[in-house]
Amino acid sequence: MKYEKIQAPKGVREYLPPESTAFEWVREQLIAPARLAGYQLMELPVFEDTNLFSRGVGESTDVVSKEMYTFEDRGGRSITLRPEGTAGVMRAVIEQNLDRGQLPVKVWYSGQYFRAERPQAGRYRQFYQVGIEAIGLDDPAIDAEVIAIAYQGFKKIGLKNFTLQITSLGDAPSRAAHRADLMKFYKTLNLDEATAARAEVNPLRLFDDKRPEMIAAMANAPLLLDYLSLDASDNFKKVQSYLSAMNIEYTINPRMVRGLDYYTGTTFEFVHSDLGAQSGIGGGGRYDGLMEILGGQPLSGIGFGLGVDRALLAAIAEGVLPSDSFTSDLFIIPLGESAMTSALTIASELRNAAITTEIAFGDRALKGAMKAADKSGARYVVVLGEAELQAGSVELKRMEDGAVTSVKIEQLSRELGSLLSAQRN
RNA sequence: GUGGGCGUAGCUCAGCUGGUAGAGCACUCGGUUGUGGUCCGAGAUGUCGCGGGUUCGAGCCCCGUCGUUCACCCCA
Repeated sequence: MKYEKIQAPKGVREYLPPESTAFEWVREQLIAPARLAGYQLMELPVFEDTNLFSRGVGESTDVVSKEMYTFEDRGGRSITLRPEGTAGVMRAVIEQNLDRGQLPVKVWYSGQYFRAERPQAGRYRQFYQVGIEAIGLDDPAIDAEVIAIAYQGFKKIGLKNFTLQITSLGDAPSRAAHRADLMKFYKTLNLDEATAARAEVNPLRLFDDKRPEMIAAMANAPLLLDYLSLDASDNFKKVQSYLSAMNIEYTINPRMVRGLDYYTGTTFEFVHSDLGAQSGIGGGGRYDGLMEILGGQPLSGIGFGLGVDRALLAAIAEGVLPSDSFTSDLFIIPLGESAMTSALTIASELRNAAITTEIAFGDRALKGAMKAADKSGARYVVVLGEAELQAGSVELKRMEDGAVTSVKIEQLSRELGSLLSAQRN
């Protein structure tokens, strides 16, 4: 009887060796600037009460209306796999009263998110994001810092072919005035049914249409930036001047549209040029009403989410991944039973000294073991047999050029330590 | 959700107008005693994604299905 193979669910992206090394590296680069800015880790559940997203992210969004993984748990509760990160953070902040302490609350997070979309290049049903949130203060300087942290993450990877686009969605009065005019405007256009329906829910979406005729039709549409109140406009100018002071290049894109309903004020997006249709590698913005909608105090916040999968694709496209992939420092080849015992002991000691050590397992012939050592990329190799155990010393072979030095077994850690540190400098 | 491309050994692929499968790389072993990379030799591996149909006969044709990929849509 042969069992059928089981496949991974549609559209999930897995990272296996050796690619996983690159994935991990990219994720670390994206997080590093947040850590350096004093943001602290928040580990949250991947599933939440469905209401969190329908209320927080917005019923009218595509994310909520047709892309959520929603199911009933055994207690009859409606549960949803998180499609984004901000709502969960806000829920936890409110629930655990983090907003009762000093503000802003500054947190970062990293994990997988789920959207039931048709998979495509750079678009998966389970994808990885890192993000930060700064909650509780409405200060344009925070907006600028948050943007800068995202920017630095991409720079740290070594990416060049991306642009930062910013805009302001203003405050509530700004948006209301603009929306009214935009509604009037689009009614003068001859829209097909689906497009008109979308416009009815959120007319801003019309700016995101890629069809050339729509882009042309929208050329004279009223822009939200022209409707900003004095406060909002002043705020946006400050954000810009802070960004300039930090030498962060940006372009103002008054037609930028974000897919989540909670955004207000400063909004931004990072777009990479080498990725095909799914070119957004990160984005975020301020959200004035979110916390209150979720039952908390009326505090404002700002944050971003960066796509780790897409950042990795961008890094590959630009060829900026570091080439020195994982290689171990030492490969021990034990010959025989007692040698294996010693090998395990020695390896433990070396690892305690932070020397990456592998062992040739499986009782294979010496030649085969040497090949395995070679393929592992190990810098040094040691053969451990009866003779070596008797003598208490081994021949340390440098794989690069085959040079051999005799080293006492108890000196191995010290000797390797100095050889390796010399090599790294 | 809509549309196009693709699905043959672990990987990249070939397979002519239908006659029951091949290459390169990788892998394992060997080229006499305990030392890798090159070279030489030998070897293992496929329900040709899955299910139906047409046919004397299908990897090649048809239908369905699953997966994948690209685009729309949407977004990270």
